Amino acid sequence: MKILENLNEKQREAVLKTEGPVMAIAGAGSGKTSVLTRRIAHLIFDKSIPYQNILAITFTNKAANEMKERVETLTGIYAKDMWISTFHSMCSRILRKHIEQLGYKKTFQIIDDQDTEQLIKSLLKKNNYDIKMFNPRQLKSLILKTKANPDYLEGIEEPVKSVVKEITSKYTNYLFESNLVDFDDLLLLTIRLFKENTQLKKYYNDLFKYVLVDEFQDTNNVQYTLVKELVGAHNNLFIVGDEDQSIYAFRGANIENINKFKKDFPDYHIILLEQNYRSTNVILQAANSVIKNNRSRIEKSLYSTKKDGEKITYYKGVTARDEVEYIATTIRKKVRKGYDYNDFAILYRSNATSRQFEEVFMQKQIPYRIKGNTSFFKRKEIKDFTAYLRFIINPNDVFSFMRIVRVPRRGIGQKTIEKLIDYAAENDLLLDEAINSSENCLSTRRSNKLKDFSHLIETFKEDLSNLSFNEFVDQVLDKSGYVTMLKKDDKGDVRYENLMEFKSYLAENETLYKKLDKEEMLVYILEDVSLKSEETAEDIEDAVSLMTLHSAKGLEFKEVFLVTVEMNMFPLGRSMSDPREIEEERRLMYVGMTRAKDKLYITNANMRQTWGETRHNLDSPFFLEIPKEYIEEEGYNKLISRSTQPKVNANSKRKTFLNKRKSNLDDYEENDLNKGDKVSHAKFGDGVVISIVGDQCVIAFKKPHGIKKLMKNHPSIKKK
DNA sequence: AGGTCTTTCCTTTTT
DNA sequence: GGAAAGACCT
Repeated sequence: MKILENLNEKQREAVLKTEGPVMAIAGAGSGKTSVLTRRIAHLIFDKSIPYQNILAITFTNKAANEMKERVETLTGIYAKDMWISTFHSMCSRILRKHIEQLGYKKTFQIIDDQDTEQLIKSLLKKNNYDIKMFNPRQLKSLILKTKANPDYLEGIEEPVKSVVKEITSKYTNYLFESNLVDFDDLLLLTIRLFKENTQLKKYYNDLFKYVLVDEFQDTNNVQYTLVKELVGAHNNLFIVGDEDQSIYAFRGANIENINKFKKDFPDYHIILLEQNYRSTNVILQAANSVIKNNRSRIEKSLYSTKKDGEKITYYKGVTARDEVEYIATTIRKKVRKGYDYNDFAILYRSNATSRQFEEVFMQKQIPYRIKGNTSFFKRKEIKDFTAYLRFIINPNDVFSFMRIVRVPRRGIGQKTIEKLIDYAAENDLLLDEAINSSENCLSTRRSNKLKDFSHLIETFKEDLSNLSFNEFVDQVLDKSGYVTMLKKDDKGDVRYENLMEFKSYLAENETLYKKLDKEEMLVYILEDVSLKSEETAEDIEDAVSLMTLHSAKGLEFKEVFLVTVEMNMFPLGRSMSDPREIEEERRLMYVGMTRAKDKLYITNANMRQTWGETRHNLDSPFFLEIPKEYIEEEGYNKLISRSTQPKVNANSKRKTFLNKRKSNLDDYEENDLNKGDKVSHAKFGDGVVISIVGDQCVIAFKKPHGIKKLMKNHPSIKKK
């Protein structure tokens, strides 16, 4: 039978054990997606379960799409009809049907994180809070946590506590009044729906006879609650996870959920998938030796059936530019030897790194694709335009109104808007009502400007039902004056092109949803736009992939470049004072390394510009945790170790410095340092040794020094 | 109101 | 170094 073909014993077990709670611990590259998709196929074909009764939840759209595709090939069922989706789009799908029960309108719109922050900021200002004192970004995180769990408030200290309390309630009301939901609301409202309507809950419990959750280690508390609500009395819950790949703690992912699962589903069955099919032995061993430095983990023994393979190449560039050029040249060379550009991926810690690669690759004409970065749908012009669309659908969407009423400028300013909003609030009017009677609070001239704007939107509404999307978009852009505005903007050309791309995106969807009326159609499309932040970038067939480590999860490439592997970049500077964050960064390193099938490169640079300042970062402690036997060095480090005589001349200061370090080392007395030892340092004071690798050690000093990587035998370190 | 000059903050990571 | 918010001018 095709479904079980090429599976090992454990994988087979994970596919066949369909009844009751099952937890599969799936190490990197252990064929997790295969197991998930084949399990679905097995349920459908061998167990004759109608596909509607299966719910598969993933975290990212990418994962959902991949699963859909693979299930489609395996079963021949049109995956669009199946419940294979992210947490958020699943909830959105449920809410579109039932949200009216909670007092929202069916046409609710989803606002993204940026919008949330923006909104919180304006609420703070409006309530006369100094945003220097109450940082909107920090407040946002507190407010969202409080919204998800009101108990959270108790842990906050005054005076922040009362601000959070006040703004949380204002924020929630604002969203409700404007018929908006944020990402968390999608989950929270779904849970509320199930709690308030047991019949509905029962309906979904009966519908979803089999529930599968991918990347379980990344679930947060709300998601866990939702999963529990979704699983009915049948208890057919299958979770797949790997705590070594938990990289979303920053947004509330809670590894503890694995233990909660054990408690809540005591008769669970556990399956360990430890055989790695992806990487060479060298890569896997190296990755294991990094991840084993994490304390909070269950020991796993991943093994590879592949050969040892090539050593990991380490390249230290003289500058960041040099690092990038080395990679470009290496890829070039290999492509000439017959590799495809598709074989390569460049993984970085933060999005900002991509820019340098873009520059060099463009110049050297190396085709590349960037995942993420400023997602197409988050660009200013696209957000402006979607705000127009949202306001056309919902004339009481204050948030969208505020975004577009002055873009382009039309004689309505900040003060006018404030007066209007206040007037609406005082008299308990909806936005459109307030505009219609705005002569009561504003001069006739201003009031007329507002009414003109309102009429403009009215005409758009008519255009929407009468015209094709192609014509409609042109009308909106033209009559709103947006095109004229772009003509004066130096980036106007690019922005216009993006809008045209968005136009064809809409037109494509016009055929997809042709059963619906135009407004409904738009509601669905806008939902897609909010949830699937995917780049609609033209698919270049053969290109190098550039992406963050986070978005690389779940993917694999023949050859992987892990770049900027140096202190402050990876691990990020700010994470270094918290051991839990260090561990998360280390897991990120582990995820990155295990993306590579055949060959791994680790690169960094001796000197790089950050915020317009030149900085020298030391090697990342994670790199130092890889045993030397797995590494071969290239770049100037290699040259240094070869040169026997230190030469002093103008352009070899660096070499000299390193050589000096090396030679001085011989004179030092050996410090017998071990992990956990308390030490004192001549300059940094007291500290604790976090790890020792080779002749270097990582020590955590008291604030403000933080974590430093130092030569183990340096005379300024004294063991206590 | 709106344009221009100046200052500030910044970089995690995603739905 | 660069985007975005704020200050200042017309």
